[in-house]
Amino acid sequence: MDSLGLRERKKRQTRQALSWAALRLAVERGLDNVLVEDIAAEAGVSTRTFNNYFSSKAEAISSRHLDRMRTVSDALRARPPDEPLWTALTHAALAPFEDDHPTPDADWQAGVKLMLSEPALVGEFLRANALADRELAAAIAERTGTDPKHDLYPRLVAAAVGAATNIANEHWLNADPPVSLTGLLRDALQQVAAGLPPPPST
Amino acid sequence: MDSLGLRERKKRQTRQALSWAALRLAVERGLDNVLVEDIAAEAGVSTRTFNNYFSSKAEAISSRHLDRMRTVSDALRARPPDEPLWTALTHAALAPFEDDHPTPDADWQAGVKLMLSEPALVGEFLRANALADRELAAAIAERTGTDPKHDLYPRLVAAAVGAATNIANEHWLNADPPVSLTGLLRDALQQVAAGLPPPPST
DNA sequence: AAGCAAACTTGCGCGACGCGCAGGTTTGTC
DNA sequence: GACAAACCTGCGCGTCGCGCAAGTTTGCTT
Repeated sequence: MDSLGLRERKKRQTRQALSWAALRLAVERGLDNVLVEDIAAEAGVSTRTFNNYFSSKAEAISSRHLDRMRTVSDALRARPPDEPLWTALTHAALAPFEDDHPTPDADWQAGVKLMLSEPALVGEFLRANALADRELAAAIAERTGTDPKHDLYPRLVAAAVGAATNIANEHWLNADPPVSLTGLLRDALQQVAAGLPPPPST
Repeated sequence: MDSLGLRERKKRQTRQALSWAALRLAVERGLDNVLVEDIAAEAGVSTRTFNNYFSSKAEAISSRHLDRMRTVSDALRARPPDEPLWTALTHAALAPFEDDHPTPDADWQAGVKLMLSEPALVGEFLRANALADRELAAAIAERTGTDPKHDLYPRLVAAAVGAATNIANEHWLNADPPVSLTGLLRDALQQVAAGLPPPPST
């Protein structure tokens, strides 16, 4: 019944342990006070093995964020095919923020906050988002019968959804009287789908 | 008549020389065959001084791209204030591709191609784009009388324009029968301003 | 015109990193 | 049960980023 052999399972396990340890340690002590050695020790492997999985601390940390962002593409594919695209996209975009995830939202958000504040992590954070955007574009292409190789359309839509997600999220992190994250995201997507007419209806 | 003193001019000059050397050497020998030492030598300064200007090879290379991308914000501010926003944005977005730049377009494009292909550079490339997006958002906020701190709107628009630019550019780089870059960009912006309705009119 | 303070450059040196290599160990298969 | 492939690990080298403490240049003042 195992979809994967012992080998693959152990690999995933080690990878998770490493990225998890990297995130946890960086959040609680600050990135500069965490050595690769510490992360490897936390996961019970050698430093050399760490570098077999990740080529930098930053990549290890962003790995968890990437996993989360990937859920959007999967969620989109899971929506009924006759549903209007932007309705499906809105539901899919909310997927990372629903709380049926192995990693608690609080820890994930702490990670995002960390990556936005530490300059050394920003690049990797953006890389993860760019990768997730590409995968989302593929899912959108499937659904709309377009081809990312020849049409700008799927990539534009994916980028728009990705940007809306990040902007809503960042706005939420900085909101002084707290606001609803999902509300912000819905609003952002609605503006995008309306062609971003100036000025905002506010 | 100098808007800047000797000091500042020399600094800019050194900075340009360094980023230029970094780009040129990386393009012609491949990133891995370029040492910080080589770049510094090319610019006639010490390796230590290189690190006073840039904290990595990648940042030095992306610096030129960032300069180009900044022109969009300036171009937007230069448009007549009564012009419709998306018209002004379209003109502004085309600014980096007009050929009245100190750096020839061919070299700039070679740099972009390099940054997209070398994994170690992608992060810095995206960082530059993100920074340019933020500045563009500020310019959009001014023009529309909105506030990036409270409204999602300016950031969404800036992100959409940035994404359209990158996607059009990347598409253009990979197009087998060559197509018009400005045509692609206009098309992309038009789709965005139309709310990205599915499927594309093609 | 001269001299002083601030800013910039530079050499030195250290801790950390990324990765190739070679050998030992575990996993999957026949 | 044994063989091959995949994986983990210790070692070591070249590079990197940066703090520090001179030395040098720039710009302002009087």
